[in-house]
Amino acid sequence: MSPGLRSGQVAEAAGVNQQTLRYYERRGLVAEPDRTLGGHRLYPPETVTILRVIKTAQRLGFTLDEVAELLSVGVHRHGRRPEAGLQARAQAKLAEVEQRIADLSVIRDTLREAVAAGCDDMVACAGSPCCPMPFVELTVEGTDRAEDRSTSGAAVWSDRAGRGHLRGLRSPS
Amino acid sequence: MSPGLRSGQVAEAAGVNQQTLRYYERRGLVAEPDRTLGGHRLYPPETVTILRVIKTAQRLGFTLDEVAELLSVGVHRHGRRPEAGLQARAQAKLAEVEQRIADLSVIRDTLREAVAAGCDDMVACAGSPCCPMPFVELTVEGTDRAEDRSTSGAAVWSDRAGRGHLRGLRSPS
DNA sequence: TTGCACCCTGTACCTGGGTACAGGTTTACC
DNA sequence: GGTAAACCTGTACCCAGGTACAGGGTGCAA
Repeated sequence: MSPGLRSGQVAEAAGVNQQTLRYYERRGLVAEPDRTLGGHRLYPPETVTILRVIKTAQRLGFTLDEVAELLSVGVHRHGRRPEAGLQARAQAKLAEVEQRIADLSVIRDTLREAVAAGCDDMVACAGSPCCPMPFVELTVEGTDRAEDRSTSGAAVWSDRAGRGHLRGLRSPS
Repeated sequence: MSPGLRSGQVAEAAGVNQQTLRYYERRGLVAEPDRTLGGHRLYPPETVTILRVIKTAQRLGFTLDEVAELLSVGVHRHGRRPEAGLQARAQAKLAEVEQRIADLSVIRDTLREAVAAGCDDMVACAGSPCCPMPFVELTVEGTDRAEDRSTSGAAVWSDRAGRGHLRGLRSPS
């Protein structure tokens, strides 16, 4: 009966540093493990899985808080009452993930076309009417700081067809 | 003939703060714009596009350095000599993006199954043989620090089928 | 029972990616 | 020509996510 993994083993296996492991524990991403009598941590083997998930999710642009949400969309339940809201949160996360996939797909397609077209630059093309127009359909999100969003959308993209002058972008003072 | 956009206009339109704009300029993500006689920046309209791309790519987990690479996989060329290597870099980026999409797809599928199965937690299930096994196929990458990768792969996942004991994970000292 | 590798807590520090002034100049409208 | 809004440079600061000691305690094999 394996008593559990030592912090060093877990860190090694997951490719993270031990301090990071404790950092995640503080942040609540990894459950507090059992201890030996002397106070040494003893991790269940799943911890390695969790760490890998965390690392990957991070690489995909999720913050640690978001990863925490992803990991425990709720808390172990398994047959107990569905505790309304959790499913909803899972669904929200799902939508978010799907949006990211869509955005990455735009980037992928653009890169593909660029490669195929022998066009080496994405950006310099932005103004010229050649090339696959780069990334046009990316969602923006996080633009919620400015109150007056009304002008930006259409106007901005007008440089695609016809180098629009973008009058109307002046601050609404 | 529009003389260009002022920094405030560009920032507004792209939903970033002016300081950030200058920060990107310092980092080389945005080309140094022309100036008025008095020294005020005058941006070409494409800058807004570029900023949107930057923001989205970041949200998808690319660092600013990576975004820079994405943006100018090489430099405007357009018909001039292909300057060997650029295409290759574009292709490398493409592969990277495709990997990310694959990873996100794993997460998406897991979330979907979790939602469908009424299972509210991804992680607590990791050890138990119920539930869709979470995220198993995620790539790891960035685990290149440890020299001895040989044990981790298969051994770690052995907790899926049969709660393996993970002997052999001890440090190779 | 000793030796050494490993682990503990705490606190300080580092990097990436911004943001916020301060103090001064330019623009543009009246 | 006056004045308010917008801009300039420079420097300082902030937060997330780690990482690195220092100083001391455990675990276990010989």
